[in-house]
Amino acid sequence: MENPPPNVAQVFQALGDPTRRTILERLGTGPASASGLAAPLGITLAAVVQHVQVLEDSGLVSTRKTGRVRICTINATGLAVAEQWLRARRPVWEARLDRLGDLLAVEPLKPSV
Amino acid sequence: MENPPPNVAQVFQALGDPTRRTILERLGTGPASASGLAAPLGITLAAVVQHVQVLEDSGLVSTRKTGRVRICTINATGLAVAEQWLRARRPVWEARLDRLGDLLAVEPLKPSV
DNA sequence: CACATTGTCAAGTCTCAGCTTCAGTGTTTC
DNA sequence: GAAACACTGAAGCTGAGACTTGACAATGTG
Repeated sequence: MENPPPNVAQVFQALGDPTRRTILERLGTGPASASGLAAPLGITLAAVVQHVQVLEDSGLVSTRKTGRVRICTINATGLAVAEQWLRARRPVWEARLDRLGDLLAVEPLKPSV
Repeated sequence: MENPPPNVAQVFQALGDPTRRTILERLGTGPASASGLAAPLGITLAAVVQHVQVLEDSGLVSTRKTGRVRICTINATGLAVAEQWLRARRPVWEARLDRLGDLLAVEPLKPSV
């Protein structure tokens, strides 16, 4: 069972889907089986399993199989990857915005059209 | 000029695309025109403008048009939305993970089915 | 003014993600 | 052992999204 480190693309793409975010919210309250996740979602078990696969690949969920049931739990790895990416860029962005304010103050805006 | 607050779905979806992340990295070093962004990307100007539109809708970029040039700058709003979503969930996830360890040691898990 | 630059708009193509269906496979229960 | 259960895997459908093309508009520059 390999556990390759998730990349940012995977994590953000995984988080972009509303169904997957719903699954994550649900798992935030505790572990659940695949069929347990499927019930309130109104989609097929197969679809849920596909979502869970994406979430697992992006380090947002981990699963293990006990008997015939696949149990899904939250995994903070993907969350950490996303947070790190954002946190690394925030200072630069904010600095950039401060300087933008200066530029706008100096140079007069020309109303378009 | 409407400025509706970006939702999480938009932001994460926008960040999921590698080209858009490249654009953001570029804009982190300073404002740029649409064609200026297109040059190193190897895609059409039209494609870049479409990406910029997505980024603007998700509050990650703002643009203004001066003359015939559309100037794009970074916007921290979308970043803040994403960070807030992640930060709000981190404690729950980490608590969940801690308790998972305990549960595994003591009693069998009861996943909802 | 002629011309190039920069961007906008509206198709149209193409790939892929999300979903379903269905036919298995392994596991529990009676 | 039979039947219900929980999932797996593959195939196929469909719509969204990334990209192109080409025709147009607006703005600079010789």
